[in-house]
Amino acid sequence: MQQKADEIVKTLKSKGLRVTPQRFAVYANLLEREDHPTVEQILTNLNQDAPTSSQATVYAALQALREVGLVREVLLEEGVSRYDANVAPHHHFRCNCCGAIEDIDWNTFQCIDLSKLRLGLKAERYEVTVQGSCDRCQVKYEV
Amino acid sequence: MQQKADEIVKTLKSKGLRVTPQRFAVYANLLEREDHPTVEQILTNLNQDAPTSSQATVYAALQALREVGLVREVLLEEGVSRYDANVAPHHHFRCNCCGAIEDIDWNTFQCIDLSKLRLGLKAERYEVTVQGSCDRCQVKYEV
DNA sequence: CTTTGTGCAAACGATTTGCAGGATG
DNA sequence: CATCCTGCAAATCGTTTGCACAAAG
Repeated sequence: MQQKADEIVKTLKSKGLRVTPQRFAVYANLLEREDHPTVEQILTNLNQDAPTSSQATVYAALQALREVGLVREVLLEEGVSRYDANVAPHHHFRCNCCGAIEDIDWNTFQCIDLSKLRLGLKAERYEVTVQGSCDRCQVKYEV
Repeated sequence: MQQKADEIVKTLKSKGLRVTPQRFAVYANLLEREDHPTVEQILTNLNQDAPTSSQATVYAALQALREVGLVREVLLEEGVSRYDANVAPHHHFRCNCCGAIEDIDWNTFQCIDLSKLRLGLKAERYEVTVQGSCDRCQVKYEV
């Protein structure tokens, strides 16, 4: 645990970010969960025992983390942004029923051929978004 | 032109929607453009000569059109929703420089094998989002 | 004539911003 | 000790809502 904390500090410093308790907490929280939380969810999680960060600070921390490439914003839902500390390229699955978001391994889809794009467009990255229903929600339907 | 208008009226009626000038205008506008406009852009476009629709009405019209499946909401950008009258499945290209959005033909990417998804997830649809720079923005860089 | 849509303005919710004090390197 | 961060509250922006009036079928 301590080692992990040290690693986080090292990572933040290596990106030129000042290490504050709030920034640390936001990043650590994002690293240990994989559900692409919203700002509100992060905030609730961080302050559940004792108040540690204010809303504006979480926004600021996320922006800083995003600028140095440690965190990505994920747009899969109207109204709210979600955040992801998994910066490696990957795809997303979204449950249309409960809204849950899950990562899909990058290698799951192999055959996307960007050279087929219209001449003139220069692709830099891509991502597949799959929508459907997750285990839990399929069960719901069957009851 | 008249024929096109008749078709739009027929389409709206066939979906059980009352045909109002505002609804007609919103849908016709979406049909004739392919840039996935925001509400603000639609509004500006509709009211450029004379005021025809209010903001709340455009929102209401879009919601009605969405409910009957004539229009889709497109989420590719923070903060704003964009709308698309192309309901057939297709992919999207987004220019990271100017924000332009362009459709990519569904057949461009053939090999996505949804059976490779984790057991338990039931896929209903998917879509590929490509990011990069468009013709115009590449030129900009070269100058 | 009944139902539904429109337009205005107020309400809302997520995100941003200004600024005074506080912590970081 | 200079710089940058935090926290609060006010401000902003896209979107939604309540309601009186108007239009559609």
